[in-house]
Amino acid sequence: MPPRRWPTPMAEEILTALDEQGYRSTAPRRAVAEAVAGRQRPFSAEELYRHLPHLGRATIYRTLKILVDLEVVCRVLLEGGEMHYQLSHRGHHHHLLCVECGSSQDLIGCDVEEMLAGASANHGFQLSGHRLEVYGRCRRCIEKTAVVA
Amino acid sequence: MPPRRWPTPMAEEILTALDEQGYRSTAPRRAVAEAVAGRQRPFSAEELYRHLPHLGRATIYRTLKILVDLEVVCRVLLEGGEMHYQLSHRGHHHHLLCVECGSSQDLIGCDVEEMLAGASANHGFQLSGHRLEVYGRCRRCIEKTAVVA
DNA sequence: TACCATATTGATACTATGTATCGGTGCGTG
DNA sequence: CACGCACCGATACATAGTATCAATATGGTA
Repeated sequence: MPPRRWPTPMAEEILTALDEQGYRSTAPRRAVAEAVAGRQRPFSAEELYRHLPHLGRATIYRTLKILVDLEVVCRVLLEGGEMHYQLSHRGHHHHLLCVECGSSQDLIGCDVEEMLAGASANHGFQLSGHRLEVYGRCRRCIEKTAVVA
Repeated sequence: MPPRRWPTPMAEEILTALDEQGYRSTAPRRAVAEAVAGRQRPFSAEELYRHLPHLGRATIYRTLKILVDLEVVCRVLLEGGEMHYQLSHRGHHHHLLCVECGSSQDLIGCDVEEMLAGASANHGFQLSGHRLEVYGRCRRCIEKTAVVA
């Protein structure tokens, strides 16, 4: 196992992003940055709270909101309607959400925007934004079942 | 003003759909059917509750859930994340939601499914569903501003 | 380095959106 | 007519998020 850097490179990026926008570097924010950077799957705000019980609940939500505004974290809407959060890389993008294992991967090679622009123009509709979530089973979960069967 | 039929034709359709699935016709359900049929814009469950205060809150939610299952009503996710409900016609479809007046129109001529199928296949992802909401300004709101300017 | 204005925090309370439970009611059927 | 089960409303509970506000920690500056 390779030695663990501390703070994590990814967490550091988050803190830098905060700093660049004039947000102060505080212990709670560092803790949230570490936690967010360390998670592989989308997580709910309450989950994050349970992982960081020494922080106030309001602080969790506040910090997540800031990170979402900075586009460091993105919101992910699960099939059941639960809102989850996740590290974000690209600016605007969409997710392939595995309903079995809960993993998420970025959807590339799908030009929804263009299509929407055309379709909405036909309705005399002035597009300002959209939200798209895609649900299904990821490759790994498909293979897992295949082996069993 | 033309004479008002009672129950409303649309409400009757809803009640028929319920009946066909073996659900009983009860006063609360008739009230919800009327209310849902009479609304032009997406509405929240709580709004509906406020309009029908003589019904229990749980009944409102329960009935809405049944109607969504029957695809008589569809769920609409607003930009801010609030869940609204609305009469549904087509099976699976999407909405153009006006962020100004709150109106909703069905999006036609947009083949997202096909595009998603291709893109997700490239990820080895087995598609099972998706959710798409489109936000912007409807024709009427655009024209309203144009006149003012 | 000490000070200070203020950004931030955490406790608490409140709203919104649902779901689970449960005793009571009344519909439909036999 | 009577019995069972669907349904109802009240209530409590769970999740998700925002508002308030007094106490505190930060970062810039004297």
